[in-house]
Amino acid sequence: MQLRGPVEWALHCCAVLAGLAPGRYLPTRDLADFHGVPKEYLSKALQALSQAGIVESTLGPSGGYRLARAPDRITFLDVVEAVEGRTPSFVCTNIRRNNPCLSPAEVKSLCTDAKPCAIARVMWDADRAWRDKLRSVSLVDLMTNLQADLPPAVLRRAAAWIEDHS
Amino acid sequence: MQLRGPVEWALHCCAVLAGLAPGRYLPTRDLADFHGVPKEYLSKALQALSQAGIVESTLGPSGGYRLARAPDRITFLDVVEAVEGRTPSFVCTNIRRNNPCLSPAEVKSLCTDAKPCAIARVMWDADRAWRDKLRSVSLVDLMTNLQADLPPAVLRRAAAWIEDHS
DNA sequence: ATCCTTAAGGATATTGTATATCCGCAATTC
DNA sequence: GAATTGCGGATATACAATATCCTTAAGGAT
Repeated sequence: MQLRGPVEWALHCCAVLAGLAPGRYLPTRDLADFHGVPKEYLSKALQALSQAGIVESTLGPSGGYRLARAPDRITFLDVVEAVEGRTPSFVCTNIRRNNPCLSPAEVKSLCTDAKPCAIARVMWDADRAWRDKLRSVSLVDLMTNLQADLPPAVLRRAAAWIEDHS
Repeated sequence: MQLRGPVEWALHCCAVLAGLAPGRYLPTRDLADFHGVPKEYLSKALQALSQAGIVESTLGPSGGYRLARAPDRITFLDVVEAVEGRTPSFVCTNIRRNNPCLSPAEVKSLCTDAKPCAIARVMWDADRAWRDKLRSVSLVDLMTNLQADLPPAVLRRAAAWIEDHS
């Protein structure tokens, strides 16, 4: 069970975009440079964010991406699900149906979607706990943590870099 | 982010082994038949459980697998980690080090393992919530749920099947 | 003793997914 | 009109998941 690179990149990109001046856009090229990741591939993740309505884009020179809504209304879960998809981490293949102790009629009546497999229920509960945790943290929380972690000089330089490229 | 087939199989196998009479073993072939999964591949998952000390095996005729300890001391997390590994779902590749605003000296002092990336901290918190949930459910809890889900006749038949093959 | 059965583990083939790049298109700015 | 940019499709490559096979060692039955 593993989250892929693009998820990490998307989260970092959102952190940068959260520091963008209103009305400005930051293009893929600069987001890729800032994080040292391949531009073409990062573009796929940004497109996913765009389709999910987390960021919005504009074309042409001085175009690029910006957040589509206020950072306190964008959660980690929003970003993760946009890039990674919404399919749960555990997929029940209903192998209980192969149980040789069940007649076809019993399979049909007992192994329904209304009464999911007991194992799947536990796994889905855990999946929900994971998503709940991700939903409880917004980009504002992230910014607060970053400002506590980094020296003011670094924060100023980063803000200036973003200003220069937007 | 996706758990693979063998994890599901391992959990179902543990549920079956939890219903095994003391001193008996159930071989891979029968576990594979019971669940309708490929025997050779399932064997890999069972070997992982064995290496993790969750099940123990014996050779020869009437050999096979049984639980290595009481079902109330085996959690979903034990099984999942045995088969899936213990690497966290989010791997931080430290792309913050590529930040063009940081001097090499700042990278060295700020991007240390002692102070993990703010994004990784959130993702790891969520990972912990997921594992905590899985740790909170034991095989006994699973058996209880199964007994509530299934008609007594089916439970009797399954117990007889296991008895026959152990 | 010998033979059958079983788990363990290594080797390998096959499939599928993740990673990465490239190109053409349409929209926007200047 | 020319340059820039996001978007989506097509495609190539690398790696992991899936699945099978084979050898070895050990336990049980005769």
